[in-house]
Parts: sequence; structure tokens; C-alpha cells
Amino acid sequence: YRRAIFDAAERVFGAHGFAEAKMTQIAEGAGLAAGSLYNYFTNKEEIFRALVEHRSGSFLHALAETALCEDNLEHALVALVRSTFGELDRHGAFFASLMQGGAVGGNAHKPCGAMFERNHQRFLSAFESVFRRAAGKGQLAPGCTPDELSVMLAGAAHGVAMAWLQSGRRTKIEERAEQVVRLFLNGAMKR
Amino acid sequence: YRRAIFDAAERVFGAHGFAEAKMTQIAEGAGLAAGSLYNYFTNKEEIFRALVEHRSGSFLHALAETALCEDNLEHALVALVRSTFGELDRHGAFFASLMQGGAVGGNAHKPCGAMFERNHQRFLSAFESVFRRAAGKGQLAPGCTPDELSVMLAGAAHGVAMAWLQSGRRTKIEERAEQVVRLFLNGAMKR
Amino acid sequence: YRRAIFDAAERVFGAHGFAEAKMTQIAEGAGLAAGSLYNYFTNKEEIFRALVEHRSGSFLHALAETALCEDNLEHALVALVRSTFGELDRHGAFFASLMQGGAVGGNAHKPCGAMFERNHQRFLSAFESVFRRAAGKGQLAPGCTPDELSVMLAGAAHGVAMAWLQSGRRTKIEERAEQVVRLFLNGAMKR
Amino acid sequence: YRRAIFDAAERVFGAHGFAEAKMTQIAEGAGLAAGSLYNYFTNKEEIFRALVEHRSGSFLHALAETALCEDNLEHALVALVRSTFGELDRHGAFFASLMQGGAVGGNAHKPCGAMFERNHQRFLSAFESVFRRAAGKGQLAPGCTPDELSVMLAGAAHGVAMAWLQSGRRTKIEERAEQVVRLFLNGAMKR
DNA sequence: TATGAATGAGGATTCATTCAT
DNA sequence: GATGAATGAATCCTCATTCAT
Repeated sequence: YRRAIFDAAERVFGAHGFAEAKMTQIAEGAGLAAGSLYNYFTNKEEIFRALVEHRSGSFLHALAETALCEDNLEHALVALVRSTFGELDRHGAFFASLMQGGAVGGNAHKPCGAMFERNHQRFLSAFESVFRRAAGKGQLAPGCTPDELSVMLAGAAHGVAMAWLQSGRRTKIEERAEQVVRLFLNGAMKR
Repeated sequence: YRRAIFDAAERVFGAHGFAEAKMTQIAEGAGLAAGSLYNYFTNKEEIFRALVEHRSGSFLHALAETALCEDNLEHALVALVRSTFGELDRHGAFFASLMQGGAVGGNAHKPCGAMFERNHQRFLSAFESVFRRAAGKGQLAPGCTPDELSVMLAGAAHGVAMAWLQSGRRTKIEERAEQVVRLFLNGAMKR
Repeated sequence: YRRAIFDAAERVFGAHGFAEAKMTQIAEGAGLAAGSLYNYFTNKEEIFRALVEHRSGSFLHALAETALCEDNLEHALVALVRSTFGELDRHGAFFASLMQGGAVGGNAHKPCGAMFERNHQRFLSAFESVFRRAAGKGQLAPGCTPDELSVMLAGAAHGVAMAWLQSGRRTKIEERAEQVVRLFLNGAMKR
Repeated sequence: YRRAIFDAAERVFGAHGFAEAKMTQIAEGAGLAAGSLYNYFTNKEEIFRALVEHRSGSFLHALAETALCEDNLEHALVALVRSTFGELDRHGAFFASLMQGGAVGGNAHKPCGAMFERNHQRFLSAFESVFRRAAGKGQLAPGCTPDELSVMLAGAAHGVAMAWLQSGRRTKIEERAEQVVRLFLNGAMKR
């Protein structure tokens, strides 16, 4: 049932944000009565917190590993963005919170703010470590620091994701990872 | 007084999001009693809607003009991003909503969703028209469509903005416009 | 199991009062699951009612007998108070309800109010019958009716009991019965 | 309105106890809507706490003064009991909590337990100081300590009060103060 | 027009009770 | 009989909105 609650909560939080999400909506989505949610979680906030942790945990861990194992800059970034977009394909609006630091879809929830920031940092760190390695090899354009680059790439990917969400999630976003990374690395201008 | 209410509402909505913003907070910030807000706006949602329109209106209009008058690709984009970042410097967290389509800081408010999307579209359109012109001149890298590019650049700028917000708004973000655009046009990799 | 439930219920009702006592607490105390309580009692109120009756029944019966068999005023009263205090030693806070008419420790429970009053009346009756006999023999101070005396002696005993409960039940209160009665009979003033 | 709320709360708490008292009952009694109570008190507990303090404050203060100014033992005790009974005449069941240490009528409310004990101590102290003075003058019967005497007299008065409450408050209890004290001082037995 | 107390609908949470296993 | 998860009625509390002053 925890699973069903997570799935329902993801939809509801994703659609309405934390504050506007109603426990009855979540319960209904999970096929339970409102009161029954409290057999699994102590309160609304706890559902939210657990959900974020559940969705982030393994993903961020995998992302960090991905960042380590691929040496080639482009390949590594593509792998990261592909993972991220894959998660989006599976978990949609709610997951987008992670990519942006906790404030997508109304899910800025003060008590969880620290957790969000921490997660977002871990998310960025994956990119940053890849860029740092590339910097060590002198592959980056002059004037570009790894942290700036990671913020920008994550932002660009997030922008693509938001556009995709708004247009109704009709395609698989995962397939666009390569294009995004390539454009980011090579620039928008013709050479 | 409308002005004072806007300023206060901007702060409160920016800090807490629509759902968690209290009318009394806004009133207090505006130097009014709660009931008096209703002499100027019919309800909370109307304050929000009017605020978004007020903040967006002239800005988006100016942005569209900027997009038209500058012919050089880089200069035009820098002008757009500079305008945007300037607005951020002045209006902080709340304004970031616009850049991202309505969902920063908990401001995802369903009844206003359409307006947000419309504004966000106008925001992107400014970038898109610039890119389209450049495409006409054959200046864009192959495989890059103007709408994809605008989404990505807006996303990257948004990412930079979010990082800036989270780090406490200590610097003026306007000064970073040029760097962001240059990186985006030339790519992250050394040539 | 009824026995175990009674013991647990006594502790829980005694500590928290009827309204704040949780069925799960009682169940846990009795080594059962919450649902199992309903195999022995139809509901919470029924546990309470049965408990009061169980604790009162034999006690009040014995008290009435005690009142009858001892002829000497002081001896009879001491026997009554000693019985009462002995019950307190064994059953603590919950039992104190009886002495006072149903409202000690939060156990004022309207549906049981009548029962409480009835029990309290029986409790007072024991004292009253002793006083009545003494009155018949002309042993009472002038202006003292048996019912007033019984109310006052029971009240005084109750006051001693409450002080004893609040100070942590460290001694055996039964040993103080004689002192209380003597003081009551002879008065607080030196003659 | 605070006054009206206090009056209503006194009735409701007095009749049902803290846990079973409903905010709507109090509001109704005060001629308000439930939500309006929260303009005056932050929550139910706060109403309770404030009410206890309000009712106890001046009374306990006056009681302490009374204990000091009257030198004659009997007169002093009568004054104390008369004050107490007068308060009962005015405030009925709820006030009886004070006389007994916080647990009459279901008003044993854990968060307020300390306050209750403190108040009850102050209540007893008034009696104790009178008894102590009398002890200094050698007026007390041998074997009677002031604290025991105060507990017993307060208990006896409380017993009388409870009987009076249960019989429907038809008379003025204040008039019985003298009789109670006299009996307590002289003893129940004919000399 | 400003006020701020009153309102009451709405939602989170609790917990006695039921019932399928 | 025992279990403990599911239920949903009940209640506290919040806060946007109204309105008499």
C-alpha cells in the first residue's frame, strides 16, 4: 500500500503542489479512506518527505555512479541527462522538483526546503564532477567553471523538461538527451 | 495603495507561494488592514493575477521590442537576458515564476495556469524570434530549431537565476547575462 | 482475560481519565490487540462501566457489612476508612473516583454519571448508618446530622487520599485511617 | 467577549470536563461562531488555562490575605471557607477543580497539571498558615500537624461542596461555612 | 474608505469500532 | 478467538471573505 500511496501522492503533489494537495485526493488515488493514510505515514508532510526521499535516493545514487564511470565528457553528460529524462518519463511533474531545487508545481514546502536543497546539490554535483574532470583535461572553453556549467546544463535540461511537461508528455523525453547535451557542448552557433 | 499591495504581495508570494501566502501578511506589508485589500482587489487570486500581469505586461512588451530592434544575434540575446536578469534583480523570487512557466516558489496556482503559460510563451517568443532571424541568416548550428534553442537558453538562464536566488541574491545577476549567452552560443567545449 | 483488561483499564483510566484513555493503551496493557477487546466488552464505555461495578461491587458490599457489625462509633468508622484506604492502596487513582462521586482524574463520564452517583451514595450510606446509630445513642455533637457528618468525613478522607496520590503513593495510606477518624471525632482544637 | 467566553467555557468545562468539551459548545454559549474563539484565545487549552488563572488569581490572592489578617483560629477558618464557598456559589462546578487539585468534573488536563497542583498548593497554604499560627499558640489538638489539618479541612469542605453540587445547587453553600468549620474544630462527638 | 472582529466552509488528524483473515 | 488494517465520523483549527462601525 505504501507503493500505492506513493504513486497517488506523486500524482497529486505533482498536479497541485504540497499545500493544495488534499489528503482525501491521495487516499482516493491509493484506493484507501483518508484515515488509513495515517497507518502508513504520520502526516501529510511525512508522505511528502518520504516520497521525495524515495524518488531521489536511488536515482541520485545511480547518477553519482554514472558520473564516475564514463570518462568521455559528452558520453558522460549524455548518460546523466538520459538518466534524468528517463526518470521524468516515469515520474513526470513531481520529479521535476528535483531538477530545479524544490519549487516546481507548487512543491516548495518550507519544512522540506533543506532536503530539497540538499538533493538539488547532489543532482548538480554529478554534473559538476564530470565537468571538473574535463576541466582537468583542458577540454572546457576558457572562462567556464564547472559549477557554472553544471547549473546551466541542468537549467537547460530543466527548461526542456518543463516545455515537454507543458506540451502534454506525448513523446519520450529520454530520447532528447543527446541533442541537449550536444547543443550545450558545441554551442548554438554555426562554426 | 495598489502599488504598495503589489510590492507586499510580491514579497509574500515570492517567499511562501500562493497557497501559503496569507492575506494578512500582504495587508501588513502594504500598511493596511486585511479587510482593506478587498477595496482594491476582489480576492486573493485577483491580487495574484493582477500582480503577474502587472509585472509581466510592460516587461514582456519591452522584451518583444528588444527582440526586434537589435539585429546582431549575440547582442540581441544578451539584451534579452540582461533585461530578464535586471527584472530579477528588482523583483526577485516572484519574478522567477515567469521565466519558468508558473511554478517557482510554490506559485503554481491552477486558476492562473493558463495565464502563466501564456506569459511564458510570450517570454519564449522573444527568444524565438531572435533565433528565427538568425536561422534565416544561416547562423545557427545544424539541427537546432529556434524553439528548442529558446527553451534551452531560457532554461539555462533560469538555472543560473535559481542558483543565484538560493545563494542569497548577494550580487547583481544582471552582470552575468553576457557570460551566459556567450557560453550558450559558443558551447561549453574548447574548440 | 477480563481480569487483565480490568487491570490495564484501571491503570489507563486512572492515569488519563475516560476521554483521554485509548483503547490501544488498554489493549496493550492487557497483552491483546485492540480489536480483541471487543470480544470481551461491547465498547469502551462498557469496559469503564464494568470496571467501576467490579471494583465497587464487593467493596461497597463489604463496607455495608462492616458498618453493621461494629457497634462502637470510633471502631466502626476506623474500619470503614481503613477498608477504603486499603482499596486505595490496591487500586490507586482509579478507585479514588468512587470516594468522590465520579470525577477524579478526568473520569467524569456522563453516561456513567448515574452509576457514579449511586455508588457514591452507597459509599456515604455506610458512614451514614454508623453515624445514625451513634446519633440514636446521643453520642454526636449537637447540630450534627448523620448525612452531613458522613459527607464531611468522606470528604476529609478523600482530601487525605488526594494529597497522598499527589505525593506519589510512597507510603501505605491504610495506616492513616485511625488518625483521620480520631481527628474527625475529637476535633482539631485542643480541649 | 472574553468575559462571555469565560462564562461559557466555565459552564462547558464544568459540565463535561476538558476533553469532552467542544469548542462549538463554548462558542455557542458565548454567542459566537466557533472560529471566532480563536480571535481571543489561541486554542482550547489556552482558554482552559486562562480561565483557571482568571478564576484562581484574585481568589487565591484574597484567600492568602484573609489568612493573614484574622487572628482568631475559628474566625480565620470560617473566613477562608466562606470565601471558598462564596466562589462556589458564583462559579459552581468548574471552580470545584481548584479545591481538589485539578480533577473534578473531568478537568484533569495533563498539560495544565502543574498549574493545578500549584494552585491547589496555594489554596492549602492559606489554611496551613492559619493552622500554623494556632499551633504556635498551642491551640491545636496533640498529634495534629498543620498540613494534615489543612488537607482534611479542605477535603471536608470539598466533600460538602460536591454533595451540594450533586443536589442541584439549590441553596447558598456560603451559609454552611461556619457549621463546617465549627464541626471540624470541635469534632463530631459530643463531649 | 479603513478597520478588524465575525463568520463558516474546508481540511488535517484522531480513534473507537468493524471485519476479513 | 486473535489480529490489526480499514473505516469514517467527529473535532480542532485556519483563514479568505464579509460587514458593521
